[in-house]
Amino acid sequence: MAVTIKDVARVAGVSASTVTRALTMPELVHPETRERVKRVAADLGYHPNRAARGLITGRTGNIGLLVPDLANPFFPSVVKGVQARAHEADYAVFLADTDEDATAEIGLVRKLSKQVDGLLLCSPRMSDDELRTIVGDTPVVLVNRRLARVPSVTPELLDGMRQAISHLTALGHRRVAYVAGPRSSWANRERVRSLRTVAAAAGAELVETGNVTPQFEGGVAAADQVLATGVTAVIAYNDLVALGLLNRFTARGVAVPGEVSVLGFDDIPLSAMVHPALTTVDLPKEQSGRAGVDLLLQLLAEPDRSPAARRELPTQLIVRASTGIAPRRV
Amino acid sequence: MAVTIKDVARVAGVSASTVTRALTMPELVHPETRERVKRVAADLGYHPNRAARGLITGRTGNIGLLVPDLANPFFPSVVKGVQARAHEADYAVFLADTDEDATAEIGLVRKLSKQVDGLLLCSPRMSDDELRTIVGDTPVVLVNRRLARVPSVTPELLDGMRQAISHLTALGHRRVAYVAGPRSSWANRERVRSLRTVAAAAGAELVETGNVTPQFEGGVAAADQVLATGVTAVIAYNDLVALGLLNRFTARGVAVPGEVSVLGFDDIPLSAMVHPALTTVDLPKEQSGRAGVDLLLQLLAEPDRSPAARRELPTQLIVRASTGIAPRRV
DNA sequence: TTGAAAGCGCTACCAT
DNA sequence: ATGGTAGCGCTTTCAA
Repeated sequence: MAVTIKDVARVAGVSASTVTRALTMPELVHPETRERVKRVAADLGYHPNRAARGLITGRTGNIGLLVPDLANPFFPSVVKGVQARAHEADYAVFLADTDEDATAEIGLVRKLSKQVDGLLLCSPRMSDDELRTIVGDTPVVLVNRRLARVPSVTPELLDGMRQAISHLTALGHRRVAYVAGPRSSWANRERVRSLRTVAAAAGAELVETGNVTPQFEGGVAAADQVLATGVTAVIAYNDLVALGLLNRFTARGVAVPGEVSVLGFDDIPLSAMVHPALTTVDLPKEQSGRAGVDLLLQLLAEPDRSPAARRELPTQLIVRASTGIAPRRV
Repeated sequence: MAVTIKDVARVAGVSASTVTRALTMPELVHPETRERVKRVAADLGYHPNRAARGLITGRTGNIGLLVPDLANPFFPSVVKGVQARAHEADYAVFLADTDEDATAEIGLVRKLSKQVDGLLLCSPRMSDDELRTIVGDTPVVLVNRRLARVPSVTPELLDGMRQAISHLTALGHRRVAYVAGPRSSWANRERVRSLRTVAAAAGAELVETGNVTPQFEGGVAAADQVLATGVTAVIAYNDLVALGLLNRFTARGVAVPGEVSVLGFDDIPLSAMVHPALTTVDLPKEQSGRAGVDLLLQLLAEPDRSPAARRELPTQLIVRASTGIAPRRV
């Protein structure tokens, strides 16, 4: 059995209460006693049982993190950010991968919510209504999604999209396709919304193709439709989809960027590793994770603040040398 | 406050004990009572507090998972496998990313070990001795590492290496470089060991270059040394390193696979997405995660089985069309 | 400044 | 088949 507070108390010759105090409210105990207790605790390798503590304090010291798909490199980056910040604040992280399944999401939330102080929902796929029911039960912060009166961390998509379209139009592109991600994705809806606004303002014609799974395969699947539209440039829902497009274009002998330019979203690490490198819009990833934890801790500290905190993090177009983007051929 | 067992007991008109029994040992309670209790529990949305339960049963229903770096796509795949299997068995997963830091690893293990039934250490970087101290405290299963008397899941590296070398020698390569990963990595030491054995048997000359970080940057850094050795083929510690090599070779105008062939390890998803695609040795990833959980559950169920269970999972050379491997030029 | 006692939510044991 | 009681490890009164 692990060493408990009683063991420490006995060895240090004090009561359990004093051990607690020495460790969590040091100023309330005599310096001499305090040091002795701390030394004994260290010697014995005592670490308080957080579950037992949680039973009393109502705080578990854990947070839950849900992501749709760890296989999409975007999410591991966010997770790393969450981990880093959480551990700094001495929180441990429950992780669940929902496999892009809104139903699984809800089940996992229920299961996790009992053992955590709060939940970080990253790009949740469930509906607004479903989200609402959860928000009622447990402190929740959204990453990559917004909902009225719920704290959230989101990227400045409108600005990112503006940068993307400016870049393309500066290179002479006038007809641009957008390969959409999952219909249930807020990120996708926001991209579409921003894109329409920005394209209209820039006088570019926007061609929207159907929704695809936000993975490599989605891009592969959409490539031929994109070519059929005769556009000179295509914006993909994310980098994985962009890579899928690239792959299928190459397979069909369509030169990138010679005949068609491809622009991605996310700036996953891999986008700089391929050749040609991907031109893409960098979304904050680690940073979103960290900011999400910050908001959650803040929410836990002062539960009845209003309105809900909302952080928007900047985005940045990344233009790389020898990339999949070129001026429009005349 | 959440609904507790007392609430259910009161509403159902029974004692707390009966509620427990109705829910966890249904056969011990009268069918009528059982149904009533279950209905009330469902109506009230009662879910037992796992922390409180764990206090008594000594079981938390949680497992801890440590990985060195989520940014390496190999690990998210393992994590997905762990998640999937764990949730099937109604376990929740604590995840910690150690950033390739052996010291951080130990700290995180200590912190997590109190709130989990067992630990899955994936490619741990700490020393054998450090590992030993942990194994004494908590049930541990190793993934991608071996240690005497500790259950583990590992890939059949020797066989994978044999496939790799056979492939290269069949294509005429006689001098092959190996770009090593972290010195603290068991996976790296095993690769080296297998490689020496297999290369000797195949009559190939092996040129070992220094250790690099197991990331894209590591490959970039090693590329020039590799070229200086004059080998016609190079095996990288993993796919990320292989991509780094590829990138730097290309930058220096060295044709791949024209002048030098590159072979990776892992078969991360991305290796099929790039162009040229990566020829690589597939290591079981999701499967290792699942197997690791299986072993851990088994260990928890029968703590004093011996000798330690040990599973070796098959590896497979993946040869792709238009890949970074070619016959040796004469 | 310290200790004793109560109790968090739950389950195990001993009654009945 | 069911209830009462004790106790898991810890913190928080309350009293001294």
